[in-house]
Amino acid sequence: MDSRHINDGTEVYKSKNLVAERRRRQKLSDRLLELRALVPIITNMNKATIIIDAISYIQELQKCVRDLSDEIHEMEAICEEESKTQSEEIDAAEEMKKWGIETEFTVTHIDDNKIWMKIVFQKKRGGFTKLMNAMSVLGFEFIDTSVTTSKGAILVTSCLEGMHGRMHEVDQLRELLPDIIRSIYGDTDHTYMDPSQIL
Amino acid sequence: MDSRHINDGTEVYKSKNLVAERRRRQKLSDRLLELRALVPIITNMNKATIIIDAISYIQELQKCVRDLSDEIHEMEAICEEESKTQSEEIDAAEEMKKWGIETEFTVTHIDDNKIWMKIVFQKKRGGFTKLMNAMSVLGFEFIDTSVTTSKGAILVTSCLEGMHGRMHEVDQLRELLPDIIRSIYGDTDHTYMDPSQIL
DNA sequence: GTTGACACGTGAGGC
DNA sequence: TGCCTCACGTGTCAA
Repeated sequence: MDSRHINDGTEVYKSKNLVAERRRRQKLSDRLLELRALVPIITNMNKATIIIDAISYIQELQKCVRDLSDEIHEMEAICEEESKTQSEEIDAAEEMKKWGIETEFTVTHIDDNKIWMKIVFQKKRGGFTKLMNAMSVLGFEFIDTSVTTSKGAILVTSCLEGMHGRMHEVDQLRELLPDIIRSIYGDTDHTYMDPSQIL
Repeated sequence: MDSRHINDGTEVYKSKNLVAERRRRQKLSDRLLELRALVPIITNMNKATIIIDAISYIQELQKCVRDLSDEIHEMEAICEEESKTQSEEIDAAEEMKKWGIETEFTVTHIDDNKIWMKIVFQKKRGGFTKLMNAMSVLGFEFIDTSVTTSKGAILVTSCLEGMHGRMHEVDQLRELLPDIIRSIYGDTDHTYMDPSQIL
């Protein structure tokens, strides 16, 4: 108790801005608490320490933003190739359309264990390999194959030999070829499955 | 001048804590200035305003980090396919090694305007297309081609017909084939260049 | 007993 | 003038 207290308990202050100053102090303390609430790692509850922690946190965030930004730029550079591949495919599709080339295929018997096949489909990287893989799984072996790419399309004429006595399944091959060709453009990397699991 | 001043000008303070308190206050002010230096947008120089600005800046940074993080995850999902392709190539290389298959090629004449060629190289998506493209630019046309993929390798046996009277350049083809095969695994997407620009 | 941190009331100065 | 911000010295409490 000091001199500002009068006998009746009423408090007397020299300055009228006392309450205002109180409010100001409390406001600043509240802001500091808000700041502390945002910072995850707190070493101390000190006012100064809160600010220090906030500073190091901001620096950490800034570094994080820089790193992530760099990483994104790096990834963009890496994904550039893929976009090239995509634009390549778009170009192929447009060129095929321009020249009026349609996806098509023909399958005919040559003799009991050989068939002749012609396929025209849109050029795509790895497309021929996928086709070979699918045919191989279906039980056919490429004997003579001619491959030509032109105007965004791939033309495959091939003489196939059936294995496992599957040569009577040429009609099934005709039904499956659209799926095989479609699977070439699928986004998944799965190899073509054994037909026994499809049929 | 208040009561703490004595006639001789010496200052007398009740508390020894005074200098320590001065240091503490200055330290806090310094930290606040540091904080202000880190925050790009400053609305006011007020102590409270500095903290408010820092708060909103931290929130902005946090949001930025979240957004960048999301973007990276999105990109990672997109680039997943490419990593699959890469692992596919690694698998192919390992399998070739496991089976002791070496990259090799043979080129021989058949007659005046036909050559026979055998190439074994590591399986890669689009590799055969690149090979075809390179051979086409070099002035050769695929007549009969057999392609087989097995144990991570691609075996291409092919009968080629020379165009533009280039059939006397078979020796040059032998010299160029290593470069062609190497260009299949290059990271660039350029089509194989005309040999007149190489030789 | 000493040290550090804090809130308080107060006067100075700016707009 | 009044309002707002600041730095100051001080008392107090805890480690």
